[in-house]
Amino acid sequence: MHVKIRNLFEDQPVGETVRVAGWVRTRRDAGGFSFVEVNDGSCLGNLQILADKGLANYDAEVRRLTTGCSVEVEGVIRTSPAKGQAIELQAGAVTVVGWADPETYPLQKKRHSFEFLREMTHLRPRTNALGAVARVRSRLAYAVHAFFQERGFIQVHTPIITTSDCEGAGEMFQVRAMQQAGGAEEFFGRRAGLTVSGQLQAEVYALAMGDVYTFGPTFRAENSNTSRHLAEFWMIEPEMAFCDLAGNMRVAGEMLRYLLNDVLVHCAEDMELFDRFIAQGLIGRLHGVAGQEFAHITYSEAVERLLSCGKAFEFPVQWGIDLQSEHERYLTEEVFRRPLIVTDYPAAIKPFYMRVNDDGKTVAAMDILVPGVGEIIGGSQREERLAVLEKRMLEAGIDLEEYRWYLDLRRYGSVPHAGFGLGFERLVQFVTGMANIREVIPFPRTPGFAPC
RNA sequence: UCCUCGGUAGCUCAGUCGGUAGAGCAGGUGGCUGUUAACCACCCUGUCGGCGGUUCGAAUCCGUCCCGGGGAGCCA
Repeated sequence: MHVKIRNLFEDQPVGETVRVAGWVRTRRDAGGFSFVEVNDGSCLGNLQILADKGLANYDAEVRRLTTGCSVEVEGVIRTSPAKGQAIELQAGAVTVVGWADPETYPLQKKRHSFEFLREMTHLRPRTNALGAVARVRSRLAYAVHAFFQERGFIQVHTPIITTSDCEGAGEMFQVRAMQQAGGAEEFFGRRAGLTVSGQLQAEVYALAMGDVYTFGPTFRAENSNTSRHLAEFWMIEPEMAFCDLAGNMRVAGEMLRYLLNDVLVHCAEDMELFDRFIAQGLIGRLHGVAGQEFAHITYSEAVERLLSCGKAFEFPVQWGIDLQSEHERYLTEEVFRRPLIVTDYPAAIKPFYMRVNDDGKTVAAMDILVPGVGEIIGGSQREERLAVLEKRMLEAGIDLEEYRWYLDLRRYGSVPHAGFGLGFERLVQFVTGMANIREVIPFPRTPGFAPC
C-alpha cells in the first residue's frame, strides 16, 4: 500500500519503511548517488528520494530518470541532513513504472506560461500551480457542501437538459437526438437545451423543502472571450423559502466568508504558492475579506456616488442603465476595497422573476462584486405574487402557458423566497488569484476550444 | 462579437533600413559536487502561425484567415 506524500510530511515517520508512488519532477546526480524529487499530487511539496549506486537498477534506470517518469519507491524515512526539506526517503528499491521521453515530453522543470500549458490540459495538472488549483478547487467544492449541509439545506439535482430558458441568463445550447436531424419530432416533444441555470427548478424544491441548493454544471452558448467566462461552468444556487433579500444577502456573505476561512486553513501550503507567485498579498486580502461584513449600497446610491466622484468614465453613468465593468471595478476596488453588495436595480434591466419593490421601479436584486474578478454572485428575492409575476412575464413576452408550473408555485401556497447564483470558477479565481478562468477548471470550454 | 497588441528553436524571447535567423533555458554527451531553479565544457535544434500578394529578394511590407494576451459586451 502506498503512502501519500502529504501524510509523510505531516507525520514525519522517521525510521519507518514506506512505499510511495508518483511522478518525477527533477533528478540531480551527486557522486555515487542521485536525488530524485517525486510528486504524487497529494500536496504541493515533492519528496526527495535518495537513490544510491547500491540499487540494482541505479546505472541502468535511476540515472536515466527524467521529469515526468512515474516511479514506485520503497525505503526508509530519514531526517534530511541538508537544508530544503525536513525528511527524505532513502530508497531501498526504485521501480520505474512508466518512462517519459525527455526529447518529446513537453513539460520541463522550469516555469511555463499558462497559455502554453493550456495547450495540454491533459498534462498541466502535473505542474505546481495547476496541481494547487486542483486541490483548492476540490476543497472549495467540499466546503460548499459542508456549509449548506451544516445549515440543513437539501441538495437538489436540477436537470442538465431543460426545456425552460431562464430568461436573461444567456444563450442556450440546443439538445437534439441524432435521428431527428431530418426535422422529425423533438425527442422531448419540444425544444430542449442545456441548462443555463437551475434556479427555476430549485424554486420548485425550495417551495417544498424550505432551504435547498444546487451545485452543478451550467452551459452558456455566448460568444464570450474573456478571462472570466466559460461555455461550461459550475454554479452553486441556493434557494430559500420564507426568505427576503436581507436574508439572501446574509447567507451569501456567510457562505463566502465560510469558504475563504475553510480554504485558508485546509489549503495553507497551496495558498502560500498563490500568494508568492500568482498574486502577492493574496492571503492577507482574503483574511481581510473573511473577517468583515461586506459593504452594501443600493443601485441608486451607487449611481449617485459614481456621478459625484469626479472620475471620468468611458461610459456615462445614468440611473436606469446597467453598471459597466469600469464602474463596478471602481466601486469595489477603489472606493470600498472589499466585496460589495449592490441591491435594488431598476426593474427594466433585470429578469422577470425578481421581486418588484414598493417603489414600482426597482427589483429586490443583488449583485456581489469582488475586487479583481467582478461579479461573483447574482441573485434576488423572487416575485411571489401571482398577479405581479404574470404582468412581468407578459411584459417580457413570455408564454404564460409554458411556465404554468412556475406560476403554480405562486398559485398554491406561495411564500416569499430568495436565492442567488455563485459562479464556482469565479470563486476559485478569487481564492487563488489566478487571472484567467481557463486555469481554474480542469477542462475549459470556450468558443473554438474543447480539446479533451 | 467589437477594439487593441502579439504569434520566430521544445520553452521564454531578440532580430535595426526588406538581403534567407540567434540568445538564455530545456534536450544530448562528458566532467564535478549532500544536491535542491545545482554547476562547468562541448553538441543538436527552425514550414519565422496558415494562405495569397508586392518585390530581383519577405521573419520584416500589404490582404485575409486561425490562435493567444489585454480591454469591452453578455453574465456567474
